[in-house]
Amino acid sequence: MPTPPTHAFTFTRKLSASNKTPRQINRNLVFNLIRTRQPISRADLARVSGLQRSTISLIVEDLIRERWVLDGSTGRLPRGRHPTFLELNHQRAVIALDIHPSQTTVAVTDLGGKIVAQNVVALPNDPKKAVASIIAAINRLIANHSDKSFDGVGISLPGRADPQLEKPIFAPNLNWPVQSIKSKIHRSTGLRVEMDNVANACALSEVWFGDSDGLQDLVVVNVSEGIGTGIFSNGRLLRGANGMAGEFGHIEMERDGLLCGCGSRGCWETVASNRAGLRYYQEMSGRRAPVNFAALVKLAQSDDHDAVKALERMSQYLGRGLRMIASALAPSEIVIVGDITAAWHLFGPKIEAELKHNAFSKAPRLRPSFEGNTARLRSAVALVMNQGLA
Amino acid sequence: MPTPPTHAFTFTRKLSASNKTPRQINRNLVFNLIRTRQPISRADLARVSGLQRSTISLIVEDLIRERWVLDGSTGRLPRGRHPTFLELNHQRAVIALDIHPSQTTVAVTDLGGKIVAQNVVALPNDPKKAVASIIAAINRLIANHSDKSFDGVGISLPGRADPQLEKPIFAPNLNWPVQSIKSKIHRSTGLRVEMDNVANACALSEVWFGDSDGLQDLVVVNVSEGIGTGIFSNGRLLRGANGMAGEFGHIEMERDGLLCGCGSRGCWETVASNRAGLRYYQEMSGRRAPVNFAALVKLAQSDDHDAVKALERMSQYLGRGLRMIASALAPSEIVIVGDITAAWHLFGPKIEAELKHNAFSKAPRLRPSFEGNTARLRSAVALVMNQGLA
DNA sequence: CATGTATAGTTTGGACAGCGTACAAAATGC
DNA sequence: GCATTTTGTACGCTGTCCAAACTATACATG
Repeated sequence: MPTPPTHAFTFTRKLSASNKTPRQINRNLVFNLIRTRQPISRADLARVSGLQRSTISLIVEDLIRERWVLDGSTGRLPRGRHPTFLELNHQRAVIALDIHPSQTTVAVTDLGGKIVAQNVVALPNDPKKAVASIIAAINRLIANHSDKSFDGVGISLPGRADPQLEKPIFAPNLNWPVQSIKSKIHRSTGLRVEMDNVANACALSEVWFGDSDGLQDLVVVNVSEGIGTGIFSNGRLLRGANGMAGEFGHIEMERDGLLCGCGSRGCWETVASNRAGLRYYQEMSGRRAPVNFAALVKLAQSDDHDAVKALERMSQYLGRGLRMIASALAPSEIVIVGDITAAWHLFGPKIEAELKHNAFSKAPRLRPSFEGNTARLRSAVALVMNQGLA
Repeated sequence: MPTPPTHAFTFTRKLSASNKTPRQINRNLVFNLIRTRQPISRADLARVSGLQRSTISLIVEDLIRERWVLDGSTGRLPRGRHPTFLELNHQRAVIALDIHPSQTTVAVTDLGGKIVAQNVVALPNDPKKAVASIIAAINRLIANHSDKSFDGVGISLPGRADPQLEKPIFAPNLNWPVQSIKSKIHRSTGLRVEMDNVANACALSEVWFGDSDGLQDLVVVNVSEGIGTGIFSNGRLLRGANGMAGEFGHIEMERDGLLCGCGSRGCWETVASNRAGLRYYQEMSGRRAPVNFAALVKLAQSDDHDAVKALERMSQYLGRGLRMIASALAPSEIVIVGDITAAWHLFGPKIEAELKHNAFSKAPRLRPSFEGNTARLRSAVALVMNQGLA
C-alpha cells in the first residue's frame, strides 16, 4: 500500500486555468488586432478574431475604460449603419531607451511604436556617471511631454539578463556599467521598466510592429560590435535557462581563431561583426580603419575597393553563420539588424548566397529589418508592450 | 476618411478562447499530473495543481468516464478518510514503432509508457516490402493483445517530416522508403498514427516520462548513424518552418571536411556520429571495424585501446557540438540518446569536459537518457500521448 | 462507546465568460 | 414613408471555476 504522497510542490508559473482565462486571452487578441489593424471597427474585429460581436463589444468596453483604446472616426459603407473605428489611445506613451556601445538614444513613442521625440544621450567621460545622464535625459523628455501619460520604460541593450534578475549578466561589448540601471530608472520615474537584449527586443518588435500576421518562427540577428540573436519560436521568445539563449555569436567558427571578448577563440562574432569588418579593411588596405563602421559602409557605398572587399568578406562569414542558424532552428525568416543593412543592395545578396550555399533544405527568407536605424529604439517599445498586454 | 476594411482573414490556428478553454487546459494538466505521479489522490491533485477539490472531482469524473484513468487502491493516513488513488487505465495501450537504420522495433505499451511486449521486425531483403512487414508485425501484436484497447500508433524515425505532411522530407540516413507509411498503417489498423523525428520524440518522452517537473528547456541529442536534435523550449517542441528545426547535426564543423549524406561537407555528424566512431577505429587500429557501433562500445568496455581512443575522439567532437547547442539555446539540460550511453562512465566525462571547455556561461546539465535502449521506443509512445491529451 | 478532530471527496450556489438570438440604431435607396 | 442592410448592444443560456457547506470515513481518547 503506497504511503500518502502529499507532495510539497510549487509550479514555477501557474499552469491551471480559471474561468477568467478566456477573457485574458481574448483581451490580448483583441488589443493586438486593434494595434496592428487600426483603425478597425468592432464588427471587423469580430470577423477577424472569430469572436462574437457581443463579446467584442464587452472586451472593447474594458479596453476603453482602461484607456488603452479610443472610439475614433466613423466609417462609410454602401449600406447600413456606419462603423466606429477604434484606435490606440494617443495620449499614452512609452519611453524607449537604446543602449549601444557607441551611442545611446532615448525616445518618446506612442503605443503604436511611432517615435514622437528622440534624443541622443551625451554620455559623460566618467562611465560611472552614464546611468545618471540617462536618467536625466529621460526625465527631460517626460517633462517636455506633460500632455502624455507614460506607461513604462523599455531598455534594449547588448547583453543578456535573466528576466527575473536585476542586472545584466553577460555584456562583453559594453564598456560602462549598467548594473541596477533598471531599479534606478524605476525609482526616479515611478514607471515600470522592462529590459532585454537588443536582439530579443528586435524580434519582439518585428512581431509586434511588423506586417507579417501570425509569424511564429523568426530569428533576428543583430550585427554590431558583437553579434547577438533573438529567437522567436512557437509564438514566444526563447530565453533559455538563464536568459542566455541566442548566443550564436559565440559559437566557434574558426578553430584557434582570434580571442573574443567572451574568453573563447574564433567565435562567429570575431569574424563577422562590425569590428571584424573594420579589421578586414585595415588588413586589406594597410590604411587606418574609418572612425566607425557606419563610415566604412559609406566608403563602400562610394565604391571604395578595399571597403567593398572588406564588407564582402564580412558578409561571407555572416552568411555562413546564418546557415548554422537555419540548420539549427529552421526559422521561416531571418532578419538582420545593424549598420550593414544601410548597404543591403550591395551585401544582402552576398550574405544570402552564402546562406543558401549547399543548404540541404529550403533556406529561410532573409531580409533587413524594416525599421532601419530606428529598429533598436522601436524594439525597446515592444518590450513594454509585451509585458503590458501580451 | 478610411475605407471600410472588412478584412478577408483566416488564422492558421484558432487564437481566441471560449468558456470551454479552461476545462481543456485543466483537463490536460490533471491528466498529466495523474500520469507522472500515479498513484495520486484527488486531494493531492488539488494541492499540486492549485485547483479546487471540487473542480478536480469533476475533471476526474470526466477522465474516468472516458476511460483514461481508474479509481484504484485506497491509501492510509494517520487521521481522516482514506484517499482513493487514481491511476492510468491499464486496459488502454499504444503501439510504439521505432524505425532505425539498423533495426526496427515494434512494441505494445500502456498509457504510462511501460513496455508490455516488444518485437524486432524482420525486414525483408526487398526494401520496398519493408512497410508491409511492419504492418504485419503491428497487426500480430494487436491480435496477441486482444484484451487491450489500442489508442494509437507512434512512429519515431530518423528524419524530418512536416507534421502537416504525410511523408518524411529529409532522411539521409535511412536506406528504405517510408513514404506513406503513416496512411498505410492508419488504413490497416484504423488507429490514429503519429510520426515524428526520433530526437523530437525523445524530447517529448523525457518531458512526459521523466521525473523533472516543469522542465521547460531541454535538448535531446540522438547519436546514431547521424545526429539529430530535438528542442523542447518554452514547454513545447520547437519544430521550425517545415518541421526542419533541430538539424544541428548538419552544421559545418570541419571546413572542407568529409562529404555528408546531406550533400554538404564537414557536418557535425560526419565527425561525431556512430559512423565517425567506427571510422576512427578503423583509421587508428588499421583493422576492420566491428560489425556495428554497439560492438565497438563493447570493445571499449573490455579495454581495447584503439576502441577507447576512437570513442574518445568521437566524444571530443560530440562535446564540441554540444557547446554550440549550449551557446545557441542555453537549455537547462542536454540529454544524450544512443549506443554511446551504454559506456557513459567512460565517455560521459570526456564529453562533458569538452562541453564545459571555455564556456562563457554556465553549461547545461548533461546526462544520458534515463531510458537507455528503450528510449526510442518509449519516445514513440510519447508522440501518441502528446496528441491525445496535451 | 461516545465524542472530538482530521482528512477526502461531493454538493450547491455564485460569479463570470462566451455564444446566439433578438433588437435598437443608423444610414441608404426607392 | 418603408424596406433593406449593417453596426453595435441587451439578454438568456450554457459551461466553467471557486468557495463554503456538507457528508463520509477513520482514529484517538476518555
